Amino acid sequence: MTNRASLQDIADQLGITKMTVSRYFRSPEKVAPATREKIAQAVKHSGYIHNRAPALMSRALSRTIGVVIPSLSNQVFSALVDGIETITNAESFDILLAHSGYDPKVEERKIEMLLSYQVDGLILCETEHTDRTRTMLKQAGIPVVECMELPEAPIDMVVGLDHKAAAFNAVTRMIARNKQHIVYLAARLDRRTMLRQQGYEQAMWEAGLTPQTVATPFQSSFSQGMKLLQQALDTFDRVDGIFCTNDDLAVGAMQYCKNEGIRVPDDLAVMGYNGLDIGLTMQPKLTSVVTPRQAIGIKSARLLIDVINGKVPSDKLFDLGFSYTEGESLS
Amino acid sequence: MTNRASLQDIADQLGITKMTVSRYFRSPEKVAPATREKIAQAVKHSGYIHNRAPALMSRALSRTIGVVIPSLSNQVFSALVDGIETITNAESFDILLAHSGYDPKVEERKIEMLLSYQVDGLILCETEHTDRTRTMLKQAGIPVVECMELPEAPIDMVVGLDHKAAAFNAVTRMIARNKQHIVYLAARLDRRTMLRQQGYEQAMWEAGLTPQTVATPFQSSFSQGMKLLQQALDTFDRVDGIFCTNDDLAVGAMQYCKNEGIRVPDDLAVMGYNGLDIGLTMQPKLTSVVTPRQAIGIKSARLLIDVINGKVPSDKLFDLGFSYTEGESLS
DNA sequence: CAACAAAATGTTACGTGTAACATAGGTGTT
DNA sequence: AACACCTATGTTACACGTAACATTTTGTTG
Repeated sequence: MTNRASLQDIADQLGITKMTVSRYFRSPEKVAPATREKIAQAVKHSGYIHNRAPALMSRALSRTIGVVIPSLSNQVFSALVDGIETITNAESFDILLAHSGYDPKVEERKIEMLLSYQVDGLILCETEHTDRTRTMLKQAGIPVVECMELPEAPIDMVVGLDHKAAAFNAVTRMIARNKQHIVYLAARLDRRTMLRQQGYEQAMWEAGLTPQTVATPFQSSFSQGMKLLQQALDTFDRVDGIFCTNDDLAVGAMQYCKNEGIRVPDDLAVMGYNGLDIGLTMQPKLTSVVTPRQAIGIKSARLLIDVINGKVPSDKLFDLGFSYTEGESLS
Repeated sequence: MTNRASLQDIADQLGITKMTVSRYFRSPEKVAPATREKIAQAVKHSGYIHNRAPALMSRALSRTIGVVIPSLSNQVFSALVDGIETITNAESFDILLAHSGYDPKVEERKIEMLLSYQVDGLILCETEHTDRTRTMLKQAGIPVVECMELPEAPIDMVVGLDHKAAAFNAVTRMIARNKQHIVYLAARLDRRTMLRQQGYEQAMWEAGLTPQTVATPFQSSFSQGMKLLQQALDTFDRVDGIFCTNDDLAVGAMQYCKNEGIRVPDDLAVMGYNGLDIGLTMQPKLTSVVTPRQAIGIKSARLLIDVINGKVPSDKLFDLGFSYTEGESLS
């Protein structure tokens, strides 16, 4: 800001050119050991901080990728970012992080910001985008991975899983345990929640059962889970199972059961979604659909960086599937 | 990357200079309405994306602040960032986000990256820093706010609360409810955990009671809360209260009580820390120390931006205090 | 309409790391 | 000794938005 040391300052001090100092940072083996030592001293003394602005101006790679996650308080996305960083650290890429609060308009603003910093690629966690977002990304001409989900109109590459299929499988599993009056508990009605509802409904219809849903537009939370279960029990008769759109709701619902003396799974089977740790601390342990979020992060970053490095990917869409926690809340 | 549109491209297309186009973005009122309209068309058509690299090279402000949070899955920090963004949005500043995983070495790396992007200021959530971090920040010459806590050796400005005082107050409150054998449950032994322990111990000593702690170096979780309470009951006699270093432990402990038929608060009083949503879903509701994290975010950003804009702050340290959730787990 | 003010646009220079190419000095081989 | 080759360092040019200053155009007033 005031007058931060530049490469030129260090070079002047040593009577060499800034090019040699630049080389010292980028490829030290090309600098003579004696010079290297002198530069090391001067750098240490001046407290030089790398300035990437000039490099961003050239058309060279910035070796930085942008990541937009919907929420900063969700283990799903923190695991995703962990996965991403496994790869970026190994490849010495930096990541710039932004969060959208599940709002496409905010996502647009954040993407615009990241593009203004000349990121080499983007990882997005949502599949709904504004028109302007799509236009900008096309203009930007950088590789993009949409992750977590399999969008209908992919921007570029995709790494995720089929939430409808996962929900279908999960509900089918509940039905196989002789549950007949399964209610779907949903919050924050975003696309993934809707996809799971579709899978739920399909499984119910195919088994000759009637889907019954309670939903709230509010964000998921433990207390929402309690409220929604209460509402389900008030609204529908003979409820013997709930399929929750995520583990927050499921844990809240199980809490409610504990408070009200409802036995899980005998009176009520509970299926969660995401496979968070908290489910496993419940008694009984929560059965939950596990999404391979860390693997999604790893695959997304791997794919993105490969494409940035000029490789042609074998495929543009990767479905990483799902599994289950070994819970006891089902039967 | 390939050949993104530049201001020059738009200017050429319209037979004007890029300066006018630049003005169109920065201060449209200085451009004639007719020209404005023409530029708007051209910009829309070309899909121009702002490139901030050249501006970063001048010594002008980048209007961007860096934020380093320890974790991406903790409501405490998401609320903090929400608070920060209230202000940055209003002031049209951007934020670049990074996370350190509670590791000072990682924090150092992330700060270095943020500085390389010429951020105008930094908000940090930790108070333990490597030597190199401190040196870099001094060199960088930008304002820094450390938040959440009141550090012993502040880098620059501080917005937080006194965790020792809060713990002291909380434990005193428990003692006032006639609890005598209160155990402190601690996990991930970071500085804030230690400060709370000090407050706890002081409150106990001052009441003529003996502090008793069970702790684990592992990260907090519900299951850790269960284990720690079990350990406390095994180790100490006549335990009638627990003060938990955070709500995760407290909820886990309450879970354990429910499983074991221990009545809260009659047999055991429980005090949490942070005031998260989940505590309010318990029965009885968890009493917890509420940290004003959103207010801390707002104040931190306000302060930082004021200083960036050249104002001289009235003070360099702001203690925003604490309060309690209206729980019933105490008596 | 002259004269000046205000608005709109143009001109110039700047910041700084690095790719690409150039050069100087040294080493080794025949 | 002549040549190829390598190593270490230097030179030059470039990326592009914007502050500061300059110029042109338009508007206004006595």
